[in-house]
Amino acid sequence: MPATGGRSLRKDAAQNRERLLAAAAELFAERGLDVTLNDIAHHAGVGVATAYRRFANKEEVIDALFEERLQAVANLAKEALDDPDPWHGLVTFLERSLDMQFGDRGLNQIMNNPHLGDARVSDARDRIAPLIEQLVERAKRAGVIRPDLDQTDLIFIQLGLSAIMDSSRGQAPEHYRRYLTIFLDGIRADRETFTSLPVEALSAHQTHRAMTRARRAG
Amino acid sequence: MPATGGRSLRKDAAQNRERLLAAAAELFAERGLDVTLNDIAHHAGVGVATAYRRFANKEEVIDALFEERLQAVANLAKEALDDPDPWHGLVTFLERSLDMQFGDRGLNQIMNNPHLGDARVSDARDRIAPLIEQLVERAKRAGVIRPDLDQTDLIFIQLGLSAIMDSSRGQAPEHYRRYLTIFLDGIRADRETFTSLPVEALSAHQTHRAMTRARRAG
DNA sequence: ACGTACCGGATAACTTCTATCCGCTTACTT
DNA sequence: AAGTAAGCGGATAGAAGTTATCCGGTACGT
Repeated sequence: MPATGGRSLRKDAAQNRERLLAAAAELFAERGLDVTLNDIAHHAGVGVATAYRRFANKEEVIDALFEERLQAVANLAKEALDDPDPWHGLVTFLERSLDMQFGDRGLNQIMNNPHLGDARVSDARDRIAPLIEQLVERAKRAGVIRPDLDQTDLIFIQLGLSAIMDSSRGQAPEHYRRYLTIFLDGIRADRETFTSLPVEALSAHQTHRAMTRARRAG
Repeated sequence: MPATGGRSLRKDAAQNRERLLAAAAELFAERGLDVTLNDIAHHAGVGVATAYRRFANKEEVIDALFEERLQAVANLAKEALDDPDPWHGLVTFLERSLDMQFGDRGLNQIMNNPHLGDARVSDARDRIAPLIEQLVERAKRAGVIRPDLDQTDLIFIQLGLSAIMDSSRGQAPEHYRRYLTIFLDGIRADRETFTSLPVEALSAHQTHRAMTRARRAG
């Protein structure tokens, strides 16, 4: 039985738990979520059994680590909504949330693949979507972005930028910003003619399905 | 020893070879390149040993299948260069090459990950890059795209769109076209103000390195 | 009709990841 | 200071997936 909630741990045990979480954070950020609990244990300098004694499986570690991270993303969205300038708010949110994802390969993966992580993480993720919706709607009403943009589009754009980010991370960390900028120029309303979007946006439900089955076979 | 070149096969053997290639094409297109040679054999309705008798390993199958596919992409680029309108040429190339990639998950992967496939496939891929460079340069000289766009940018854009494509394939095949359109609006020159791109483009060499190590850990 | 080129698919040999067992050590209590 | 429960390490069993070969049998081709 893992020490999920319950009673307090012995001093050394508590310290090892912290070490494990720190090691997991590092490894997830560097290598992504598909590291092993055994990897984490070694990186933490503790035995494998210790890892399994504290966490039933990798999901539990992910859960412990990423709930707050996702909450941080949600807070970014909230702050962006407080920005009096709808365009600036939207841009700032995208820049900051992608910045967070850039530094953390694991966060990147968990943002883009809803069947990773546990219920609490999943809930945190679901709290973000409506905020993004509001950001987009507000910008549309203010007439600063193209009217045919849908809220679901942002999610796919993030996915695409994540892929780019992941590929160029080793070469030039900030490189993905070029494409964020190009994309933003593509949705800004200050031009004479838009090319009309050739297909309909996906519904929220379809989007969810798309993101769920994404990356199933890489 | 695999029957790479050499002498002619017996009738049934030759037929099985064709069956294997057809099965591989189907599976690669549907499921991507990480199917097993055993999978391919079963899908072709032949024994596993037959597959290994005809092809030393999966690479050889990929090689046999994708060289011509990549040549087809190269031909698209050539046709696009023949288009008298530089903008229309560029757009048409992107639309068509992404269309090809859409129908074929394996092609998608091989376009975006240069360490897949063998020398000949790699050569074919290297033939495409200069053509894209020409397309971009020509459009820039004609003043139809933003001047700060680099040829290497196209490759990353394709990568991003591929990721999007892959996620929404099951829900709405043509959905990625939204983002292609938005991106194209982002690089079109017919507007008053561009947001200047915040970072430099990658060199050809850096780009190659980025694409080579892409997808190493999912 | 005969030899040999070819076939099927069970299975050995790996690799990778998950999770547990068990003998030994350390922290806490009285 | 000693007893005891909590904790530790890491070898290793077990599950899953992939690669590649062996060998008894089949059927092509002359």
